[in-house]
Amino acid sequence: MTSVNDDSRVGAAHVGRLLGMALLRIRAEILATTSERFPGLRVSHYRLLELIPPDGARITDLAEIATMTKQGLGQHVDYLQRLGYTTSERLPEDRRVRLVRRTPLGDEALAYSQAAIARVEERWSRQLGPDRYESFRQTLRELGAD
Amino acid sequence: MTSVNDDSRVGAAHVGRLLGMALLRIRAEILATTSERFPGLRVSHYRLLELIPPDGARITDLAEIATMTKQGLGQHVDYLQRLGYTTSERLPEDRRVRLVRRTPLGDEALAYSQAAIARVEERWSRQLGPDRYESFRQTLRELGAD
DNA sequence: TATTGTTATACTCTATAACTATA
DNA sequence: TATAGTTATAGAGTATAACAATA
Repeated sequence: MTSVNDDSRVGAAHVGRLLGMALLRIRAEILATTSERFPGLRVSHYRLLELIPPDGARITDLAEIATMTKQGLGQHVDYLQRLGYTTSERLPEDRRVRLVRRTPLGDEALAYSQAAIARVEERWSRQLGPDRYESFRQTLRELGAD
Repeated sequence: MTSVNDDSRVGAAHVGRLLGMALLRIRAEILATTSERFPGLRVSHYRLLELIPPDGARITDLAEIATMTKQGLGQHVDYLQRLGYTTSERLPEDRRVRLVRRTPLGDEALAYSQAAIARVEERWSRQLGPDRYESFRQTLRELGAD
């Protein structure tokens, strides 16, 4: 009775579980290589830092890009701003709007997380060979765009 | 300023985002095809139903298989039991142990979610062709086992 | 003493509803 | 009135700590 289902083996796992395991690895790699240098930043914050263009963006636009509510996104922005990773200012021509920008510290944190992702991509590319890895990425792109 | 980063395009998305998008599709497909028939069951519950072998399992073992704490897993088991998808009984030979089993309703719900996953797999297999799809699955297996 | 499972509590992520300030 | 953003609240998922019952 303490045995597990056959499906719990990696070989028989369904595609949802396989995708989930791969995703967990990336998240773990990001945190492992950033958490000491940028304590308090979590994966969700790196995702938001990635979405901010160099000249800044409005909360409403970021929320749409992130497919989140502006309330939820605003909470992350407040958090990042408190820690010094973003700044924001009201637009003079429309003072309802808050333009959010990364600080230099935010740029640095983003570069770190992108380097972590790049390391995973390089490891996977070495493991599979560049052709198979590029083919894997291409498949993911097609499945995401269907 | 309302433009988005280049990386927000699917084509340039990093592998973490690509994996996340594919995973969201599967989760949405499971819920879309089960929520009417099994209201109250969420994706996390289907995952747990999958892990229970036909002859039952202990909470501690399920927690290990699921890589969750036994507290967290026990909460899901309580929920499923309240809705009639699982039952449990203390073992006579060790009354600390609760043996968790799926009910016939739990079997039915599990079959439904597995059918939903199978439909995604078939759709993806048609979309990519069976060879490319099997190669994609094989790559995911290798990345999950590294 | 060690193990199984529970209770209490908290954190993360995200959502909905109601609101304020500005246009 | 409409829009940008905020405040308040809640639910989903999961974690840690302290505990009770049993071995």
